Amino acid sequence: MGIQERKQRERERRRQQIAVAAKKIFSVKGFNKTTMEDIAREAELSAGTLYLYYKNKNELFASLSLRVLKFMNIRLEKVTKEPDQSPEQKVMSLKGAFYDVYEFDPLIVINIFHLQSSEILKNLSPDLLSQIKVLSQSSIALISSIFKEGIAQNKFIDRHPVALADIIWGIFSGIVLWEESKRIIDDKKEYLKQTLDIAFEIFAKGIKK
Amino acid sequence: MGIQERKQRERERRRQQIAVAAKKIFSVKGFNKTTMEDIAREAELSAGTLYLYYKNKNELFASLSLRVLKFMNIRLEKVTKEPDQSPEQKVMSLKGAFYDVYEFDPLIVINIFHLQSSEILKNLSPDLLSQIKVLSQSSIALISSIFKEGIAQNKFIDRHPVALADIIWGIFSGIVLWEESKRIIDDKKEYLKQTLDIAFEIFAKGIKK
Amino acid sequence: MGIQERKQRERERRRQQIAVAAKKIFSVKGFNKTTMEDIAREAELSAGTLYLYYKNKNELFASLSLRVLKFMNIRLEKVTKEPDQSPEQKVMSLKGAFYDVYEFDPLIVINIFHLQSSEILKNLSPDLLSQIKVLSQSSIALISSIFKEGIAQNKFIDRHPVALADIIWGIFSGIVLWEESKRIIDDKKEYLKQTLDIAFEIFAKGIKK
Amino acid sequence: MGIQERKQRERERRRQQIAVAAKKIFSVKGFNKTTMEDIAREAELSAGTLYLYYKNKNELFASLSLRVLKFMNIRLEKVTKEPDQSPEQKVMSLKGAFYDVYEFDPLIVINIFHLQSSEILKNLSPDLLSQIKVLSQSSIALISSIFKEGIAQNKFIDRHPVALADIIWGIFSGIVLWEESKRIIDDKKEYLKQTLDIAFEIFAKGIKK
DNA sequence: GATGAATGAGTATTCATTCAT
DNA sequence: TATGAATGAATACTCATTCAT
Repeated sequence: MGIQERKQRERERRRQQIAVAAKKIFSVKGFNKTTMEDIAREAELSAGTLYLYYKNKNELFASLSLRVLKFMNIRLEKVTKEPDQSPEQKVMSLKGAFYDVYEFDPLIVINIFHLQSSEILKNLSPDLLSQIKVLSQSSIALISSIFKEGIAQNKFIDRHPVALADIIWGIFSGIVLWEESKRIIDDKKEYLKQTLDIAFEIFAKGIKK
Repeated sequence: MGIQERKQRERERRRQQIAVAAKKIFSVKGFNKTTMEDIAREAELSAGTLYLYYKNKNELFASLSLRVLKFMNIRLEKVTKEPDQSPEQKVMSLKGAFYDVYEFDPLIVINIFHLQSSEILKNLSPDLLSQIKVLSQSSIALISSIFKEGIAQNKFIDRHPVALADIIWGIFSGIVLWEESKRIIDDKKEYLKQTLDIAFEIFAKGIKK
Repeated sequence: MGIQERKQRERERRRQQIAVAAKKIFSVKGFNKTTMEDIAREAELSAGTLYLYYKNKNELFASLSLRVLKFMNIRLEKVTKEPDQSPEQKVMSLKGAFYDVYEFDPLIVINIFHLQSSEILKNLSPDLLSQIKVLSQSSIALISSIFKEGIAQNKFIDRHPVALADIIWGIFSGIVLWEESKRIIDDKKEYLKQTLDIAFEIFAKGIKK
Repeated sequence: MGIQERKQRERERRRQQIAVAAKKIFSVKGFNKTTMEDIAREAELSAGTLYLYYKNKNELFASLSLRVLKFMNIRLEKVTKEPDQSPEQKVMSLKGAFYDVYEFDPLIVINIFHLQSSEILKNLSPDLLSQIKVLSQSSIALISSIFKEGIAQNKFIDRHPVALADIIWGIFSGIVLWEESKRIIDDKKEYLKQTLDIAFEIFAKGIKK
């Protein structure tokens, strides 16, 4: 391992260290109420150091989203590329994929959905925005490929596969947010998984021809 | 009409005036980038005056949500109380109700869903939080009554009616947010209505026994 | 006096109060080392209040320069418009005008000359920059009119009047700065007036035909 | 050449390398907007290394002034020590010397004059300040020696030779700054040389007895 | 009731400088 | 000698909120 490589590795470790701290604080306080100082304290670094690894607060936050989106892509790829699986089976596997993404980082997923279409998105560097765009589109493309297949096999109703992918994405994010919302308002315990189960069951039945 | 009552009416008029201005600005700038000064200017009042009618910025914002939630309740009540309508027909009428709510105030709806489970919610006065809770629960109750009816008539699959209501609510909010999100990332034109149409179609089919 | 007018007057008083404080601090610390907090403390106001009266630090500083430039203009106008004065006499009166400007606000004059062609100038609002431009040009125009007259009367050597104005302006600012500089380096007592006297004497003699 | 000496020489080379880079960046960005990182990058060194050769940013900047002042001294020495030249001729040669200094490093000359009597000067190490003092006084002494000679030969008006030196120095720096200033405000093309020519002509004539 | 002047707490970001390697 | 990662102090500017008039 060359010295270059070791430095690169060290740098990556620091980025991780910061990302972990940021995730923790953002999750608890939300984007606006989190200060760079908060994150620095959690990471046991100085605030200035954060800027050696991330251009600014926005990009730090966005990079967390990227991690989740990347994970989601990998997970979706696995589902869609599964051989010997019917489209119906793949749709049910989607549920597992979404679960996994949620459990990979529940609070960040919530934050992503919250902020995805908001002020933060508008202030990202073009490069980062482009990455998010690519990953989102890739996810949607992967999902829609399942529906395409099902429609081709005359198993699913003939609707635009991308629209179907948008719907399943919307169902997932909408239910996650809504359950979180109820948690705050009612202080109820969560029924997320059960609700998602039923939602997928209905969806699966509903798209059958 | 007593002098008390007249005063009360006058006061309500002012609150409306402020609410209208706030809605306009929040919609364009989002919560965090909107200043009280912005709203005051739009309402042709001074910033200080806003505080005579609303406790603070949070509550002003939340009161807008209340308006939408109230409207939603009225609209849902109309759907559920409709006589001579089968549960299946009522579910399709729900689509119309959600459309109406969205069109009643699209940007505020987006903002509500964004912020519903976020920082703002955590800082409301107990009273306001309670009102939101009541309205939300009432909406969910109205929706779930349709499913209850359908299940009782053996027309819908036998799942918890509240879960079904949560799902339909999640589908609506999730798709609205996701389409808004795509609009920012891809700068694509909107397919909201078409997507919602398909989603309801699938849902309606999926819950049938 | 209407209420409008009184408010306007009150506002002007505040601006003055801030300007006085700012002048004091800028003079001692220079532009970069002066903080808005410093000025606020001196003015017995909060830092935020400063921003109600001046857009930012740059504009606050620049407004001080404007005061001096305005005073200079008035003073130069008086010299040039003097009837029954030969061009030679007017040149010697110029000396008095420059003295007065210097004494009107010595430290700000120094700061102006320091910063006139520097970073600050590049960050002013177009409006303010334009005002400075107009005042500078007006001063130069006034001065050059004296030389024009003298040349027309065949009393001064035939050189471009604006160049002559630039020279006299350069002599004044250069000597002021240089004396200030020597004061810091050598901690010598000042010979500014004597030096300027001699400079004007030489200049006056040098431009005679 | 001993090893000591070689090391010394190597060290001097590095200082030069840094000085060249610093000059380039300071000239373009000015003192305050130039970062040590900027200079390090230009010098193809790390920021930390700069501190092995210069105590801090101030001293690095000041050392550039020293270079110019040293050059000026050499140039002035040449003028004053010129045999077979009358004082009048030497005064005109001064013009050439000032031109050369300006062309040796125009932007640094501007910066020097800007900052000469400012914040930076106040924060120099006593040693550096003393060097600047010595060089400045030496320059003034050289210039004034010309006037002394002229006065002794009864060719120049009998004024304090140091005052005359201050004046010629002030004329030079004042016109350089003022022309730079006009360039920024008016975006006019420069007339520096022509203006200086006329100024020297007037001065030369004005000091004649 | 209405105003709007004043406040002051809050914070992202920069950068000269240090120091372990 | 050279590095560059880390620091931490420093600061302009914003804005929700208050309160004397």
